[in-house]
Amino acid sequence: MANNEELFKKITSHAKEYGFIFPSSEIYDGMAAVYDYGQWGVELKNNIRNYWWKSMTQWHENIVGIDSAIFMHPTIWKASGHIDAFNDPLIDNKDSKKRYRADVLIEDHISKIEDKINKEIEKAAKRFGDSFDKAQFVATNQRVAEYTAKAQEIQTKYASLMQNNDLAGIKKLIEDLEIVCPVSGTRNWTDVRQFNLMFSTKVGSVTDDADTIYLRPETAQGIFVNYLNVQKTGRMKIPFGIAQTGKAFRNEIVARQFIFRMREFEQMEMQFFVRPGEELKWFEYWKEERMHWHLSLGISPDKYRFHDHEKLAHYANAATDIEFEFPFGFKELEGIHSRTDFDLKRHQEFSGKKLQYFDPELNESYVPYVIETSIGLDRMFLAIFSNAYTEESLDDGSSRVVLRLPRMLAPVKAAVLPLVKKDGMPERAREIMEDLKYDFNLIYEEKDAIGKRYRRQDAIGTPFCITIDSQTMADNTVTIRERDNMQQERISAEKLRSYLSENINLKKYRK
RNA sequence: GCGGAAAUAGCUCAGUUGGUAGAGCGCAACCUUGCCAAGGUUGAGGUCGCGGGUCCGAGUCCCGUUUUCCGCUCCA
Repeated sequence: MANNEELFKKITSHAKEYGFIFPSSEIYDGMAAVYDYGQWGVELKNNIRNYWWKSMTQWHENIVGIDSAIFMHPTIWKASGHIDAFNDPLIDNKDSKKRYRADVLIEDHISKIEDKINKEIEKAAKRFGDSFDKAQFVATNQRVAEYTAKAQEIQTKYASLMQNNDLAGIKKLIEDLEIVCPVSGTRNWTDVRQFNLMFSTKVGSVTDDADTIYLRPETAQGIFVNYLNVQKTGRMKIPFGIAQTGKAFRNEIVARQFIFRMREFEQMEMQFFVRPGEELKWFEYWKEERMHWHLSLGISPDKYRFHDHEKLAHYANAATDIEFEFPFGFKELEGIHSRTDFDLKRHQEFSGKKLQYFDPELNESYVPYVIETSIGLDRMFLAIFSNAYTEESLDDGSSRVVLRLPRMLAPVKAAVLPLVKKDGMPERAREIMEDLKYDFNLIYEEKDAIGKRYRRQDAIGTPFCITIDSQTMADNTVTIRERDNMQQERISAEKLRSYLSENINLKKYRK
């Protein structure tokens, strides 16, 4: 673990040193958990986004994209459930100064009661041995009945308090249940306060008239509210999908681990609309499809795993995460959720507009079910970047740091390097640049020894280095060096364009 | 949010019992060499994270604060 911490530190400092990611507002001491993408970071990020976008829209006839605004009608967040679900009631213990979610304290209390029930069952099981009938015991035992009733009573009361947003009532419930702080062991609690994970701001310049609106905490709702627009104008037939990338904002209590959890982040989401009853089939389809997309980038399959949700969100009837092994362990990279018809139904209810689809094959109208794939672009960046970071010892005893980025995603595709700064080599190199720069992102460098220039390109992950030497001047051939194996081959300068396209474009992706 | 640690040049760090900053690498220009970071010359860069306090004098001692890392907590 200590080694991984070291590695993660090296990765983050490499990201800063080589112009991939900078702390936000750094000259003003920075902003916690906010980061800016630098000159190479933005290229890599754009390339990841483009690859996702193409694989969704261009490679699927039945998926189209949109770009909805960050500002949206406030009622959308009531309909989506975010105003309720994104509100955590927090309470502090005055002695230990620890902060807890009030709902978690109460749930823990309930599960302690459930533990007692289980203990009774275990005891009885030991007593009766083989003849023990668990169902019958639970149904008839008086202690179990008491405990069950108690747990249910608390649950009901708590649910109703939450429903009414009765914070004082929740505090009283915690006091009545004699819940103590796990650290200090005391019952010296503060009032319960709401912590809203959505950022809000005001629209309208006159404060009195201004409406509170929220910065979107997910891009998905922009898709749902445009479902009808896209379906009608695009004459989309079910099943079909709508894709979107864009910024989302969550006021996390603790945002940490570099760009893994930020308050401002970018999502790449696709909502796939299907017939009711077929959602689980499509859920499986997208599970496989999305994992396939990840593996198409050539990263080892051991780095990925599915993590199925046992506790489902209020809107879902199936959910899984694709987890990636970051230097700090396996963590969620992408979520695939079967969201049922929850969102469209709620928007139908809150907006009063019918959000349905007439299915000519079934000759009936219905609210479509939805499969969502939702991936964090910044997390994907971190996955790709940390996986690519490699320190190598070479045969000659020296070492190098190389970013083994998938070639297609590399910020710079090739460096054009005159071997020496004389004999017309820089001029010839410039001509090659001019010829190729409209097709590929290239870099030109003539300073320092050639070996040093190669290493600099390795550090930002440039897959190819094209070197112009004295032989180029004689027969118009150049050497082309590959980043990972450092091997060179000599090809005609005229073949550079086709060489680069063949070796940089992704060909492995298959259905 | 709580607790611990850290903050000196772009990076890695040194800086003696307090006496107004150094090294290596890197960077820039020029010269030389020329296929895997190591030649030469010259040069740019720091009010020592920020704000107070003690002192004749603070990078160094004290307090506060910001940021980062670690642990806890949190993470539909």
